Amino acid sequence: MNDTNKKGRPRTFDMDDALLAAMSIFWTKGYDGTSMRDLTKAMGISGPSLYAAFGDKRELYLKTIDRYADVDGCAPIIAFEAEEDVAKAVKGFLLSVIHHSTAQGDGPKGCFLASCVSTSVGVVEGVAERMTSAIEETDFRLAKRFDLDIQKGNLPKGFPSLERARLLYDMRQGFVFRGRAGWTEESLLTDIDDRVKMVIS
Amino acid sequence: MNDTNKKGRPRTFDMDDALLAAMSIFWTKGYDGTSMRDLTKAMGISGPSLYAAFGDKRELYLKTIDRYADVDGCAPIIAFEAEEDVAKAVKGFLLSVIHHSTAQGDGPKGCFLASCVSTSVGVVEGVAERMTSAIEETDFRLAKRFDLDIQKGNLPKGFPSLERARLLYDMRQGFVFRGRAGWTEESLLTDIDDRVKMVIS
DNA sequence: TTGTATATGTAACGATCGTTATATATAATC
DNA sequence: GATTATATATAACGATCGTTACATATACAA
Repeated sequence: MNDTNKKGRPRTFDMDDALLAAMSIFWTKGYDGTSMRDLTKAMGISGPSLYAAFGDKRELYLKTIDRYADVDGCAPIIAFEAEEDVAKAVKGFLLSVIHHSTAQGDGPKGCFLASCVSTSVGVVEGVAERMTSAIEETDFRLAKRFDLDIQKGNLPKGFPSLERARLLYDMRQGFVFRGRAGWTEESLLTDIDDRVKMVIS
Repeated sequence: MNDTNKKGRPRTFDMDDALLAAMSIFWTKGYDGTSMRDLTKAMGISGPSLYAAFGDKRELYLKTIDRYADVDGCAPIIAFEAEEDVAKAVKGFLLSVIHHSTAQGDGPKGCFLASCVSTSVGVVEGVAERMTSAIEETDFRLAKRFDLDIQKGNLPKGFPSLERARLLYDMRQGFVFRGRAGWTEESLLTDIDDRVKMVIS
């Protein structure tokens, strides 16, 4: 079943591109704040095409969440895993979080999951379960890197990986929160060296 | 100028009660998610009465924020200041946060400021400035209690009050986030003893 | 060429959104 | 009682919401 060999008029847009465009809009405006006109405009398609390809607004929203979960992850996590030294990795994670929480103009602010939780849990059916597991997976993913450093001897044997992973992720929510509320990047950077120490000691 | 001595038909509802009712709705449903019908229903008044007393939806929203700022504060902060022992105070703060972030039924979840930041900054003009200052004031308020304990000798001389106040508040955002996402109260309680140590040592 | 199947664009649907005329009810003031 | 001022209730406003008929365009299969 190749997509190129199916009957009917072929699609004139790329579904994944459209999905990413929709994600960006939901990310910045939230679920309620995003209108179908916002979506069709950003995705470059008309209403009926959207409905034929993705279903209604809610289904499209859930698909952007699933798409996000399938992705490699957001910039901070990638930065966290790319850096060799643990301390620098934690710091890099926080720096990336702070930058993306305060950066102006280029793309949506903060964390997509944070946006989903705050604007759609309890409003859109099907989001809550996805969020619980998505956050848990992120915890595990961060903890996994700590475990690896325990094996390498960079962290002590009894280091509570999962607990510190949760702490790191919670710190992130604090920065995202303050960033959205108007804090500048500089003002958020003042404490991070101490934060790093808390996470890895 | 006594309210009882003014001309015209007197108001049949209490303005502050109505304001608190509106706050509760905004708190749970967010700004966009709250309709005027939701508001008039919860406040027990008709549309025109609402407009005459509070202005439009946006003005009403800003008034609920100002009302919240004028209040003594939310339950966690009160718990934090009421407890004598510092360690117990921090723990009490976090326990209260976790409880209010996961409690079902009785009133809105989480933190009103968190709801405002995530649902209305960038959407409702006038919110951003209020949020920045409101959060800063909360930081200062938490730090003040630490300063007091430094004077009493319960905390070391060089204790970084403001920094730890920010940390405590950021931990709160993490718990609020997880609570909204579906975490249970029990699951959030696992790490808090270590969290307390981080804040006060 | 003739069907069949899918995608597209236009245009409009009913519902709900925030908001407001309009008319009526209730108080203080003259 | 008459006047004036404010609050209330009903009802409706235009705008926008998410959604969908409908007709048309474009591909494959026969």
